[in-house]
Formats: sequence, structure tokens, C-alpha cells
Amino acid sequence: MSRQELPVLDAACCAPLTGEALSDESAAELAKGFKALGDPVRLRLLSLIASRKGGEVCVCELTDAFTLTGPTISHHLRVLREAGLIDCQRRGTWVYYWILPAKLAALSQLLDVSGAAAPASV
Amino acid sequence: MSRQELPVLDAACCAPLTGEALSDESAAELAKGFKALGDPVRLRLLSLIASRKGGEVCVCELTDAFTLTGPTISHHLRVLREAGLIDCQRRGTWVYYWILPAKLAALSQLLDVSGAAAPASV
DNA sequence: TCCTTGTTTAGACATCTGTCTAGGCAGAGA
DNA sequence: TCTCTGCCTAGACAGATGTCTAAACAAGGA
Repeated sequence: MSRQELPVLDAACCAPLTGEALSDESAAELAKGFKALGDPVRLRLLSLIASRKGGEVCVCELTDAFTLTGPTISHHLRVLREAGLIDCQRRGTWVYYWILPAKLAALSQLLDVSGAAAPASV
Repeated sequence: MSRQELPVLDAACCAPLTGEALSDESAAELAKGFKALGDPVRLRLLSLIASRKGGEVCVCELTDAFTLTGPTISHHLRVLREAGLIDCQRRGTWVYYWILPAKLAALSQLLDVSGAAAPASV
């Protein structure tokens, strides 16, 4: 269940937008991450997982936090997983999810424009 | 053309995911921003604008950087604009775009999980 | 072995999204 | 005023997305 095929964080992932313009490939790779974040349900799921002190959350708790059906939550968790933002493991009856900070950090750094030149006209 | 209706950056926008779990409303608001970033073309557009030294780019230059038609570029710029990530102004014949760093910073900070507890199982 | 519970997969369906063509508006120059 | 250029809007359309129900799979317990 744990995906091991995500060792590569594109080199361009750690440079801010204010640096060199993004290549086609970098943009495509990074857009996948942002797309996964671009849904309120997924953002709340990620928030619920990330804010959990132990670092792990059972699916049943996540499902309880929404009025959506189990399959829908499962679908959103899969999208987050395929984007490399979270991972999971089954332990007995339950499945636990946790965040993968590396990918989040890469996306965060891309958007970090602090210290960038302020546009004259604003 | 400049939108002035975007003074409010939701209070929850500046807290990292590792803090308190996102409210429904905050998640919806923030997801709009990430959704706008979740397309390779828009990410490249933003990158082209943000990496420009003068801080401003003419639409004609942006259009030249893609094989897409003008209306398609215009559509993507509109999405970025409505997400509060960029703004624009017509000067004579040309229209110039620049980034709005506040919104980018808010999204960046949300994803900044540096210093968060690393999950035990990874 | 069978039943129960937790979770995922499969498939259907309405809605949203990215792209295009056609056409319109704004400003500059003849 | 006319025309040209730059950019946007309107509308169409194929494909992607979010949601559901039904069904399957996995693990634990009687």
C-alpha cells in the first residue's frame, strides 16, 4: 500500500516562482500537487491529518468529519496519495494515513515570494 | 480592470496545516487558490509573471510563450485574477499583468510544515 | 466457516474545465 | 472617421472530476 515510487522531487520544485521561469515538465509535475490541493474536501482531509498530534489518523475518523460517503472520502484520499502528499498503511482492520512533508515543503517553497520585488503599480 | 474587492485574506490563511484543523469556509477559500494553481499552463503563466524583473508582463509576451490561442491564455489569466493571485491594467493598447504576493504568501505558509512532527512510520 | 465491520474498487451520471472559433471592444495611427 | 492591432467575451464541445450506489476485499470474532 505504501508507494515507494516517489523518490524524485523534481529539481525545479525547490526554487521559488520569482526565480527562473518554470519548464513545461516542472510545471506539469507541480500542477499535479496543487490540483490535488484544489478541492475543499481534500484540503480539510489534509488538514485533519497534518494537525493530528500523533501524525496519523484512521480513515474512520476522517469519514466521520464529513457528510460524504465512505467511497467519496476514499477517492479523495487516493488523489492525495497519488499526488505524493500522504501515505497510508493498514493495521489490522483499520487504515492509517499520514502526511509526507517533503512534497508539501516543495510546493510551499515554490510559492514563497517573500523578498521578491514589489510591483510598482500596486 | 483592477479588482479592489479582495482586501480580505481569511484569518486562517496564515496558519500552517499542522496547526488547528481548517474550517469548512477556510478550506473552501484556500482551495480556490490551489485550484487556480493546479493547471500547468496557469503555473507557467504565474511563473513567467513572477520571474519577470520589472514585475510586469504584457499579455502579448505571455501568449507568445505558448502554442495555445489568445482566448485560452486570456481564460487562464482570468482564473488567476479571480483567485487573487495576479492583477492587471491596460496601458494604451497593451495589458500588463503582475503578481499579488499576499495571496501567494498565504498559500505558501499554509503548506509550510517545516518543524512539524515527523510521522513514526515512514 | 460464516458473519460483521472497515475500507476500497467499479461503474454511472451530472457538473465542471480547458480548449477552440467567431465576434466584439478599446486604443493608436492614417 | 476608418482601419489595424491587441485583448477579451460568448458559446460550443470533448474530456475530466466529484459524487453516489452496489459490490468486492480484508481482518477479526463467534
